[in-house]
Amino acid sequence: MGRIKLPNTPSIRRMSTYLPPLIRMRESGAEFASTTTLADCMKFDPLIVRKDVALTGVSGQRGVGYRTSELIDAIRRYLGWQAPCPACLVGAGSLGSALLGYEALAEYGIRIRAVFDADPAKTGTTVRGFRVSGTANMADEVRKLRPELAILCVPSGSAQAVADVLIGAGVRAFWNFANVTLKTPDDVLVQPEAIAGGFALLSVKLHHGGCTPKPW
Amino acid sequence: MGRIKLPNTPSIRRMSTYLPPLIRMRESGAEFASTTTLADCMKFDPLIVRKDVALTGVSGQRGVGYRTSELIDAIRRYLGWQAPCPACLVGAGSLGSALLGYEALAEYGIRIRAVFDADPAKTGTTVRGFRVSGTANMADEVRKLRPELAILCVPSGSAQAVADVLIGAGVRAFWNFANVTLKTPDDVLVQPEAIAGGFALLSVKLHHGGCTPKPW
DNA sequence: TAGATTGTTAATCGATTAACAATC
DNA sequence: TAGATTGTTAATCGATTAACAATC
Repeated sequence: MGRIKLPNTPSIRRMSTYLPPLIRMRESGAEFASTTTLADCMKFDPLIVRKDVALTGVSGQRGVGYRTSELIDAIRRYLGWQAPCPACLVGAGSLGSALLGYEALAEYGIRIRAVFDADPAKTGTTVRGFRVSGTANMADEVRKLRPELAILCVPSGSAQAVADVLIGAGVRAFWNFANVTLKTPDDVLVQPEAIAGGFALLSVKLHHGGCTPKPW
Repeated sequence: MGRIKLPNTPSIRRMSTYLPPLIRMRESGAEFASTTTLADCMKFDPLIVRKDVALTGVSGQRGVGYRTSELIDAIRRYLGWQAPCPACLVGAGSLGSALLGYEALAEYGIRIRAVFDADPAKTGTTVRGFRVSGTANMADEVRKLRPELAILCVPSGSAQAVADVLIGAGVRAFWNFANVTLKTPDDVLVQPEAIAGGFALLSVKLHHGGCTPKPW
């Protein structure tokens, strides 16, 4: 097994999309998976899949492919998804609820340890099996739980205030679904999730025709 | 005003994120917006914003910036968001509901003309102000409405079947939130929306430290 | 052996970064 | 004029594509 090579934004994005088909392959009993078959079910160029897979450092068998389980593990390791990542989610509206119900979150290693919502009517209720807490003593609870990650599903208008509280309570990484750029100290990681971006790509393809930029 | 230059995947993704701050600037009465101030509130390198803005062909005033409204229009035109895009949404679960409630959809030009859901219990109900129809005669309704776009928020397991029906009914563009790669004819556009990709970037930054791939 | 696939190295292409002139 | 910013052209860097050897 070769050395893990380091990132490369488009590769990382693509890499995460290889897992669902690979897991399906393993479930259907395929011991080996080749980059050609994987490329085929992703509709990617096989070359690009081969290069991506090479980044993880996994080694395969020429003429056969990679052991499906080994490949899955290698990708998970590359993405840092092998160890559980304790997280909290703020904002139990429809987006928050959709994420909580998204079984794949667990596959990414995300373990939701607390769910908060500012709406007092929601406090104490259960969303997708998770108990919702109010935001009043969010800081204290977070200080106790020490989540590695906070998932922000709050309205854009309150995102900064919520982030400030969480940063004060020690959170150092955010997955931000609100449509604002957060002002944060340098040691805080923020991953903005702009769903509009995907639609923008589609829209450009639709309107300017001819040219076809790639999805990553 | 220069000529519109054509795409470039990372630019398109970033471009769509410039609109919210620009709209806020206009709302707060700023007649001009410069690429430096825009870069500032996006936390992007000013050079990258300048290059992106140049792609739209808009022209500014040296020493001052761009007329906020003109810049907004130029970006919308570049992304194909100036004309309304009639769309239907399939799958009124929590993710579908989140999208229907996302006011920004209208800003992107998306006009939801119909919402479908396979669950008979949902037929006839209203989600975020949209009446939900059953999927039984989806094909007929879609043939009448002729949407340019279908937004798929159905479970991965049913995505292909739903897409097949819609393609049969004439739909040629999909925004696919299901975690499967759709098999479609060559003249059909599919934009996969893999939210895992964003988390993968964050996760790699968290675990492999040091290196910091960019969000786009 | 023939076919398929991995693994590695080089070539090309495109995106980002840098430098600088022009002008409000 | 000085400061800020646009606009344009060149340099660098990184990602994708291509070519080919190695081997199951």
